[in-house]
Amino acid sequence: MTKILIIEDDTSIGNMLEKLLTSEGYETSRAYSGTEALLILKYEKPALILLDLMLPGLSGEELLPKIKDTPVIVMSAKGDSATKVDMLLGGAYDYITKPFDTDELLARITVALRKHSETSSGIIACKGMTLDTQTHEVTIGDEPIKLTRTEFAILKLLMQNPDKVVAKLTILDRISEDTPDCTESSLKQHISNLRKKLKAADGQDRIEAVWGIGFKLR
Amino acid sequence: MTKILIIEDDTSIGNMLEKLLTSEGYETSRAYSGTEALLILKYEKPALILLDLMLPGLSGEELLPKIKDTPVIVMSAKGDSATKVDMLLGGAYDYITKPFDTDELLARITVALRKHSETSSGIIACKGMTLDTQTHEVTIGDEPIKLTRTEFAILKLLMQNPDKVVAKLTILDRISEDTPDCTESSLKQHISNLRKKLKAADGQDRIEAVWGIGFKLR
DNA sequence: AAATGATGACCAAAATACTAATAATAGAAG
DNA sequence: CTTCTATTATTAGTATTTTGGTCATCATTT
Repeated sequence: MTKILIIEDDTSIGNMLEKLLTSEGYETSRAYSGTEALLILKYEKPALILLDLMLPGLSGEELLPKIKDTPVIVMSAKGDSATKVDMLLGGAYDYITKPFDTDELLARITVALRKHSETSSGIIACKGMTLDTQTHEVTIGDEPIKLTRTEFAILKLLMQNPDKVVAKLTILDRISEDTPDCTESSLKQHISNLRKKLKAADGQDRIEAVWGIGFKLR
Repeated sequence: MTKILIIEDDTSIGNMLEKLLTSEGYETSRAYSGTEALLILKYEKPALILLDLMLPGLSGEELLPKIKDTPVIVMSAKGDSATKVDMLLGGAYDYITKPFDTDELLARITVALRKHSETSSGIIACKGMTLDTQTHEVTIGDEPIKLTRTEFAILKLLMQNPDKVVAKLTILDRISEDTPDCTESSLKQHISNLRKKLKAADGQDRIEAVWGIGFKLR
């Protein structure tokens, strides 16, 4: 699910935003100060940030340059063009003046997320492996590995949930786009083949079977 | 020099914009109606478009969907959110309400150009080949190569994503402007022809098929 | 007439699904 | 605690389907 970080010290506005965004199907996080936002960003990777400028601790102006690789929409009551220009040239994706129309905000959020997903890489890395959803390349250590479409889809799912058990039915459901009529028995084969290829690369068996449930990456 | 197309029927506003932009070092073109804009876009490839909504001939709302691969900043006196939302979700890069502050406009232009130039430029060079999107010329080594329209579109797409797999469906979608009814089976014919021409130039097979996904340049 | 694009037939290669045989595991019974 | 059984997991081998590449042909455009 797409997560949006709301950096806003005014509780009522923040609550309104949170309600709006969750009703639109986004997941939300909250930060009430600039310093808190920095802390959150260390552990969470939101897809988008809504940033209020007047913040306790660290102001939005100071916070913006510290945010990398995440599109930021600045929301502020400051309508003066000097601030707008500073923020836009300083790396903000967009600037919207309070009070704003909720539909417009949602539209700008949609656009920002779309543009960003076009350019940003879809690389998942864990357990010494990397998987690039764009180029369909997988490396283990530094060895490139060749996977079939189905194997790729399965490994992607496992790497998206490291150390979590992924149910067989979940796997079947998620890869149904790539491999429409994969049954539970043929899934076994794919798992088996995938195991072989991963094992061939560095000798480790990385896919753990959880009896009666599904599989897990370790 | 960076060229900006101003689509605006109000001469005084247009003149003001032209003056502003040229003083900032941009090159400008003018269109006074939607239909004129379409005509101009056939022969010129501006880096950015400033689009007024209320136009004679073809309105800005009708024009927007016809513009591809060029960022559009909509300028309008219509401040209502419905229009804004439509334009933004309809592919506009940004929306700015008249009367606007010139500094803010310049800032938004800078941002739009910066974001866009990250993804596209006139000449693409990789793997010892060059491809000029303006003149439709392709060289391999220093040999010029003759490509058909479709082959050019395909190679362009591949060169924009070097070492990345480009899905067959993506290719079909992207070249649909040049070649509207290209199917998956005729695509492989084009790939085959393209391969031949590239191979004839330096003996290398540069297009790699990625099974079940698409093609990749190497 | 020449160039370009689309299409169907064909074969080869790859991926996937199926079947059967074997090994591993959990739970129950003794 | 051991043994047994039913269930599930793994592996191997085979059959089927899908996909890729090429050729020949036809329609369309220039």
